[in-house]
Amino acid sequence: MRPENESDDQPRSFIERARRAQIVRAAVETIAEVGFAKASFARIAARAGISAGLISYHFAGKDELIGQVAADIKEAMDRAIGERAAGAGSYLAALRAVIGGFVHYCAEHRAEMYALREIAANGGPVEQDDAVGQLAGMLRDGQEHGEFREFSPRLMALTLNAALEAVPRELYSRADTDAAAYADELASTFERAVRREGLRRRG
Amino acid sequence: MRPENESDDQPRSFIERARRAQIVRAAVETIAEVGFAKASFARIAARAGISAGLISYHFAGKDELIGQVAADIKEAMDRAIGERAAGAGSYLAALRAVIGGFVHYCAEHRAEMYALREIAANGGPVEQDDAVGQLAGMLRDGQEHGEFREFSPRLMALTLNAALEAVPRELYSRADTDAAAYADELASTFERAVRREGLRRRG
DNA sequence: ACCTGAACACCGTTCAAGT
DNA sequence: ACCTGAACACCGTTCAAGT
Repeated sequence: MRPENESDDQPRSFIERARRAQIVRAAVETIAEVGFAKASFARIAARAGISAGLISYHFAGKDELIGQVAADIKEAMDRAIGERAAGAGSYLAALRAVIGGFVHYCAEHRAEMYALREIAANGGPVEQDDAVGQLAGMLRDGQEHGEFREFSPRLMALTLNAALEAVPRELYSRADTDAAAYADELASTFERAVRREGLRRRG
Repeated sequence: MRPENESDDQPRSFIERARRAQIVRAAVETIAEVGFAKASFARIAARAGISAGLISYHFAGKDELIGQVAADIKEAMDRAIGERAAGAGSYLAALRAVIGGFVHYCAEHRAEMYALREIAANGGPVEQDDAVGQLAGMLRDGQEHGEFREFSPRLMALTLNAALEAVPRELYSRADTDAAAYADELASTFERAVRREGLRRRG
């Protein structure tokens, strides 16, 4: 009744990949325009110029479609932030690069991040554990290299991730919020939280 | 067609208040039991032993009902945490009391906090600005009394609030998470983020 | 294989009708 | 004033039928 490909039987056909990409694109635009609550299959299909039933044919359910939308947006964001953090000369600099990169990416990609937040704020399957795990790994490495004090990497990563997730809402709801200042405040907050004491003082 | 009382015309009648309370109670239990997505008016009404239409009669819409559910839960939580923080002898102690109080309240009121998180995670109108504003006020007071360093009280409050909101999920999804340790880690993290430097060292 | 459009079971809300 | 139950417009999903 519906193609359950990818990690199943055959790879997806060309037309299937094209349709899925088209539907995902229409979904992003629809969510960004009318919000998650009103982004029904009927609206998404109308925007894409297809029948609503076709979405169910290509996706196992609404969860899979929304999950794909979220995954696409996050993949682009992770790549952009990763590039910024790649050249950091220390774990402290890497932490600052991740925080600053995230805030600036939010400021520069409002539609996507707004859609992502709409999804996360409406029970979408955003699976934050990847992000938390990556942050925890970076923090643990920084500890082992002696840059960071002792703390639970997982709980600190969880706290940092939560702080980052709060950024888009504040950035978009308050027009006067200065992205650079927000990034500096956040970076300073977590620098103080993770660094060893008495090393040096700045800011 | 429906009573639009409270801050409108007459006060609510006794029977109206009783019905509203009964419906809110049934909604909390239903959300905690089957999750937000499946907590329909039909299910809530069935649990309360009334018709679904009666909910629409007493509440302007689903948003008002869910908002009332969230408000009731948060009011009880705020009172409990406020009691713990009332006796603090310093702003740093008050900060620690709020963080510790929140974590322990989460650990001790799983059903309510689970329902609240379900609501917040599904686009419910949880209005976090009250909490953020209160935290910001406390932080600002601590700055004016010279206990805290200079930072943006609003952005720090936003960051702290986000960190607190991440607590229930972690606490409930990982059975081995130690609430007391989580509270200590969080308190230590934010203590380091807000305090002046070089005053003293602990932990 | 790919797609449509009607049918289905559900949802929140409205409303005539009862008391 | 308070409440029911049918009707309504919507939703995501299914499925027979077309190509």
